Amino acid sequence: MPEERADPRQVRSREAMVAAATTLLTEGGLEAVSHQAVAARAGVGRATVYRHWPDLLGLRLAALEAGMPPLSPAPEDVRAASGADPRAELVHYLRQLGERLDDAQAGAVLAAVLGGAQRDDGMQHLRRTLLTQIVDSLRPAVTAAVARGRLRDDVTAEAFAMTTVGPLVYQRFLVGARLGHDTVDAVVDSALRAWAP
Amino acid sequence: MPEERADPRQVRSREAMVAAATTLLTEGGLEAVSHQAVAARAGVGRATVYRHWPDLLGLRLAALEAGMPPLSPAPEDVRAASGADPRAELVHYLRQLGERLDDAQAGAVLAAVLGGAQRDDGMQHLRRTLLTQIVDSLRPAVTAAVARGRLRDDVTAEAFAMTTVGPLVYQRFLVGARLGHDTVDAVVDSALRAWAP
DNA sequence: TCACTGTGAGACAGATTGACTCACAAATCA
DNA sequence: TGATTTGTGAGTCAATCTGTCTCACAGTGA
Repeated sequence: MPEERADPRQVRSREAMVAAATTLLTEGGLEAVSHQAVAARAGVGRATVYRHWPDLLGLRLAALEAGMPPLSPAPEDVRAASGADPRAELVHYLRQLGERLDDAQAGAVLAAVLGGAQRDDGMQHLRRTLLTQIVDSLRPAVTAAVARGRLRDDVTAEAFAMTTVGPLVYQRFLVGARLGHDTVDAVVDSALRAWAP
Repeated sequence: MPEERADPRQVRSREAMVAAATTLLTEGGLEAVSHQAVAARAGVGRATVYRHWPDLLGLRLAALEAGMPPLSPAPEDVRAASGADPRAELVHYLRQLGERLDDAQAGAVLAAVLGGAQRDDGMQHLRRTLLTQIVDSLRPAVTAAVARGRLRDDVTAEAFAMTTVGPLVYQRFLVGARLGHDTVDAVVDSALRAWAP
């Protein structure tokens, strides 16, 4: 990767614009993110926003990406204990995901992706990235659970994600409920029963 | 309900507008549904669209509602056999729901609801309607399955919907996969295992 | 036949969009 | 330090979209 020297002014205004864009996204959904609104909110000239993101989609994708940082890995002790108790690591990731879905900003991102990813190429890519992120977070724990005999040995991380993340998304975006730890734990246990050897 | 006499001209243009609106929704998502676009597509004056739906939300809700008719009940023989084999009725409804989600028009409706139901009151209501529709379709079959001893007796239609509809929505809108009968059947079986007595 | 009413076409102001200038100040480099 | 480069903010402009209004007309029901 070639060393890109960035003008501090560029960096400064870009950061202000991205922050403004994610705020707008959280407050009013994807439609609220426009060059004009971002410029006003970031205290920046309208032309500057156009200079950084000539097309609206790019601007919105920047807001979406900034609003959904990757999940953090489980703490060392949980991962270490994973051989003895694979459930704990699964619960860790899915509770974290649950909190994310409950969070207004990340919730708005996922809602936008769910709603808009069929027609748009950039959105498609973001959807794929998000999905990979989630499934890969779960993969080690699923593998450990299979090795430990808690899950059937033909269970993939993809299948397990479907039976856990699916219900969480349903509960959050269709039922409109908040995702407490009890809900998440129940979903994990239900999935463990469904895929028990 | 008082007998409303409707001017045939009203009925005609209303039908044309609703049809145009759902087409636009399918083709370009909720954002593509505007008074102007509907007027042009329906071959109708712009003022006419405003006359029927003074605000944009109402117009879009009309498009959404028209694009998502209720699920049809299981055929008589499936329902009759439900005592002996509750799984068949569950499969019937969820296959139907799967086909709906695969369908571009209904898929666009659900995607819009998933993506936009947090901020908007009208959307909230539509989301609730949709949810009730889905859960109530499943309820008799779930009750039958509980009675027949195929499901734990504390399983509600709501909980069962979460573990079946959730994965289908996930598979369709996050993974981006089409929902074949095999996928749906696998989801049903997985849910039956998860909630087995 | 005749009054009524929903309609299509168009005019209109206001807002938004995207492209374009231009002076200025911050950043870079000698 | 001082000269030059370059990103920026403010503004202009045409094109488009939105929401409201008027008006002639034709389909409707009596």
